[in-house]
Amino acid sequence: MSGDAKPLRADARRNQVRVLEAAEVVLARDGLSASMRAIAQQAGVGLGTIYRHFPTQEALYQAIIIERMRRLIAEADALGASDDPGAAFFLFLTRIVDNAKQKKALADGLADAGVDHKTGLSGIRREMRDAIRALLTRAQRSGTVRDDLDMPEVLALLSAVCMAAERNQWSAGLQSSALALLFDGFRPHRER
Amino acid sequence: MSGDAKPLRADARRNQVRVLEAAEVVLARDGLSASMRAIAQQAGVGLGTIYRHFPTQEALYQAIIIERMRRLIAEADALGASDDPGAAFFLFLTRIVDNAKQKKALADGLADAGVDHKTGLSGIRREMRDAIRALLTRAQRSGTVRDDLDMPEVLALLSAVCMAAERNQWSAGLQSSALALLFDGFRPHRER
DNA sequence: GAACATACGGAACAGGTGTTCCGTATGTCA
DNA sequence: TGACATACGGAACACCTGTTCCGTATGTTC
Repeated sequence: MSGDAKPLRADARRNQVRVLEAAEVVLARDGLSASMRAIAQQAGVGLGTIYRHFPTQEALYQAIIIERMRRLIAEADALGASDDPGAAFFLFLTRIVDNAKQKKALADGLADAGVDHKTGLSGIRREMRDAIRALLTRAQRSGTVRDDLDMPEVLALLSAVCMAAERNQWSAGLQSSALALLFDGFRPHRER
Repeated sequence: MSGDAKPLRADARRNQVRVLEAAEVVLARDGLSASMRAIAQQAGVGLGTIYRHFPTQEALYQAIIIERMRRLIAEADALGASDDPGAAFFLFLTRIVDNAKQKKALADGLADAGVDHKTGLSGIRREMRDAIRALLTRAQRSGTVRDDLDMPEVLALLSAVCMAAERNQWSAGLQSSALALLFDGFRPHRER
């Protein structure tokens, strides 16, 4: 898949991780409006160094978002073996919101913005959707989640909550009560 | 309240409404990232003319958001006389989301961003909250909405849905099914 | 240790933004 | 109609952004 042509020079390798770590920090602080200069300063590195490793700002941000989503998908896979599929589904959604609130700039990875699939995030986005769908299906089979709940609604509401939690910096209490409310709508009706 | 010092010149009065109308159009197209130049062009007016009527971009945008919220609050007041308080409550929330999706830049008016009340929107925001609370209380008294539903959660989820519907341009179908799902969580449990 | 490809830093560039300023035009009123 | 305050238009300013470029420094290799 990834053919490494030549091994990187030692300082280059070190600076690459410095840039990534700095970008994590600055992105968590400033969100998607973070500037390349802020990242360079945080990394203790020149602007040119960033561009040596990442061709564009978008490429750098995507690298970080993809890494975050990878980690989340790994969590989802682990939760797939849970003996409480309903709790696993709801816990995973909560984990995503946690991530969005603390790390920022995650909500954009969830819902595709229109028709353009040229963003480079479409691959990991599909993986994330598959991971959520697997947990959803299992939860539905267990009877904890209503059968007529579909992926588009889940993704739409999930990205909605992520965006709001990030922008408005929901407190832990507000987040838990808001999510509890939302999840109540996901459960089967008791009667009628 | 508003002491008009001198009557505006005819062209000034005409240009003021031109600017406001143009800003409506451009804001609906570009969202909060709309530029003053785009508005000036849409209005067929110079940049200086905008600044003659509105001291700052923020002031212009706030004027528009306040006007929109006023209209929405009027709708809420009308719905307060409905003989179906539950439907009235849910309808009003839907109207807000409609507005946010089509006109953009409304979600910011709902939840206050942290501690700063210096935005100039705090007054109308309080009015909006009061209007929503009135509908909520009536809906709860009628038994259509669960009693433990509180304003912070309503506002948090409402602004979440507004932001997502605006940014991701939810289709009419997606919006209605997502809201239906959300509102199901607002209703009392049938049993248990 | 010398030679050389590789990588670094940061000034410079191109393009965008909100805002100010002032010479000119225009509505108003005697 | 003339005089004058008011308002207009848009160039200019200050600042910010992502990105490019190149002289200099540094790791690597023989």
